[in-house]
Amino acid sequence: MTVSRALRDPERVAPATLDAVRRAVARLGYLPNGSASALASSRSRVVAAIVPTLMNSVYASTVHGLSSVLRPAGYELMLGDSGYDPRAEAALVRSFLGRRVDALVLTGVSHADETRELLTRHALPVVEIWDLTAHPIDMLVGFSNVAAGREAGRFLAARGRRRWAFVGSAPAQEVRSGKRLRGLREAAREAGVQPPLTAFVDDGMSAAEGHAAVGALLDAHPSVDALFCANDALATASLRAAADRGLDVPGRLAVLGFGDFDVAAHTRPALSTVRIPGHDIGTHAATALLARLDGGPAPGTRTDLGFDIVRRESA
Amino acid sequence: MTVSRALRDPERVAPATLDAVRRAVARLGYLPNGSASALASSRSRVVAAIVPTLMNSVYASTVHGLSSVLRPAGYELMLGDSGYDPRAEAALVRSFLGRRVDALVLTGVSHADETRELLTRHALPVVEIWDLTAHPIDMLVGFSNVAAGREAGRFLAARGRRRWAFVGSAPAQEVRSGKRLRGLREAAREAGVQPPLTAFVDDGMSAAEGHAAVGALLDAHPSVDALFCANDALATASLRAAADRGLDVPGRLAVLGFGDFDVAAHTRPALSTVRIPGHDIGTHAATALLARLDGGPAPGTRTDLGFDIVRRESA
DNA sequence: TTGTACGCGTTATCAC
DNA sequence: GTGATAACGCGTACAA
Repeated sequence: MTVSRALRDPERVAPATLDAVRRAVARLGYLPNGSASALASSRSRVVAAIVPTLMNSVYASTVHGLSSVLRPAGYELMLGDSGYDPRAEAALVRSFLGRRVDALVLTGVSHADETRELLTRHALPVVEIWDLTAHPIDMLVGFSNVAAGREAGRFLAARGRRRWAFVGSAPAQEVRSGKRLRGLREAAREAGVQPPLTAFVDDGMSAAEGHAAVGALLDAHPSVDALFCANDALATASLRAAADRGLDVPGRLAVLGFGDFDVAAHTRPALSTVRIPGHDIGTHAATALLARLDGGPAPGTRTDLGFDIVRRESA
Repeated sequence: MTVSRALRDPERVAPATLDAVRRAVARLGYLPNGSASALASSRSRVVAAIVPTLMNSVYASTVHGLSSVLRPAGYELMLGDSGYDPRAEAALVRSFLGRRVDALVLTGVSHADETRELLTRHALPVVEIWDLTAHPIDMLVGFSNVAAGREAGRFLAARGRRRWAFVGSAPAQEVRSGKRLRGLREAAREAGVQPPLTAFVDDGMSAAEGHAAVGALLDAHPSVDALFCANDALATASLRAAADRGLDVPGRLAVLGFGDFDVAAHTRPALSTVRIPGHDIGTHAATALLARLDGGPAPGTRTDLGFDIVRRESA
């Protein structure tokens, strides 16, 4: 018991005892058993996060943001990827709850019924990220995907573009990307231009697929003068597809990306893109979680971190 | 006890009992407590992985590879990033050991003394990844960074390039990148060309820094006719820096990247690059771990997964 | 096939 | 300031 105290709360132990404990710890290489601690205290000091994919860098900065504030606070990160599948997400939630994580970070606001049931039963702090909704499960840190799509459309309209196309996953496959398409459609109506054409890809992050899909689109619809891509990998591939056809960007075709990937500033032409504060989403979400875990006043935080349109050369 | 059996080994329980248990489980929303299970069995069914950074996609596919074989086997992934700092890595190892993870994945083969001590005391399966060494801690799945650099150099030499430069982190900062530089130097000697120039960046993944550093290099040394970049983000930035100066790639300047990022095939010109089997490294490492965890014959696996030079347009 | 007793290594609680 | 005792919720070993 004294050892336990000495390690967790050195102040409450006599200096001499503390010293003796520390010496013994060093000599034995003693490391407190986290499982036992978790069992006894019912606090695991583990936070789990579920992102749609680990395959690429989209959510990497968010994960980094999470870990950069959780770890210094003594929490470890458990990570899972749902592959954009709500049922896979539910399975992960179940597993994480079984491991008694202290809190959960969920990407997006649409979840399987099972997920909601589980979370209702095992009440624990939850943050949903990367989107907005009027009825979050608990806390929320994100931005409006619909607004992002709408602003993208307004941006294109303001530059005189009249024939738009959207490049990305089908809405059924990727909810947030679908919301951006919805916003784009609204903007088209608002601007009095035709509804945007669509070039859907199976794997929303595959530059190769994007390259092919955009090529087909450009060939079939030569009148297209603006592309809004669901991410910068697709946008980079679009740049290439345009170049292959001798289409000047932005002269003949505007290309607007999404995500502001690291390379966006260095493509040729440099990508205009929608920048999402991915890292900040992570740090804010983690901070909200910590406040709650430290027994704070439990505010149902709902934070809109917004987005920016970064104008470079491609649009 | 019967419940415990019913859940873990349904075969060993009478059908009727099993059914009753399942009904009760469903009704109560019962989820076995992982901490208690871990404490009683001294198996946490958690594997921890430490990568240098979560900020970008370099290690993303490896992490995905790990999780794609670990999770179906009932293991969860705990993730940490060392920021390329051996002392931070040691701190993570300590934390993970305290949480009694069943196995550990470490990136690279050079570690702080403390890390080695910890791992010696708390013997557990360990896989080192993304490099090779004659004396791994335990198991190893990677490729030779020196050989990668050497082959990159031979590739440039074979294309008649005589004045090479390396773009990346300083060797002291990033060991594996330093090994590739070493390989490049060997190839230069072999080819009878001058030792490569170097443009070091502080943040090895920052395209912005790369853009500036390469610009300065090209201005100061107009004779440079080949660039070997430590990663494709830097290479993309180099492409742009060359374009800014009206230097034809590959005519006047060859650019060879590293990593084969998703966008590499779609830059203009398309990037020639060294492809690392990042995903495979993850799946192989996880498979080796599982074999060991399932009480296998504990072979000190040492796997060289190699690399390829993908020739596109830039070199 | 099922159940009993005990221990895993901590922490909460309450004496001292 | 320190220690004794009793959980925490499982799994192991063995008995019924």
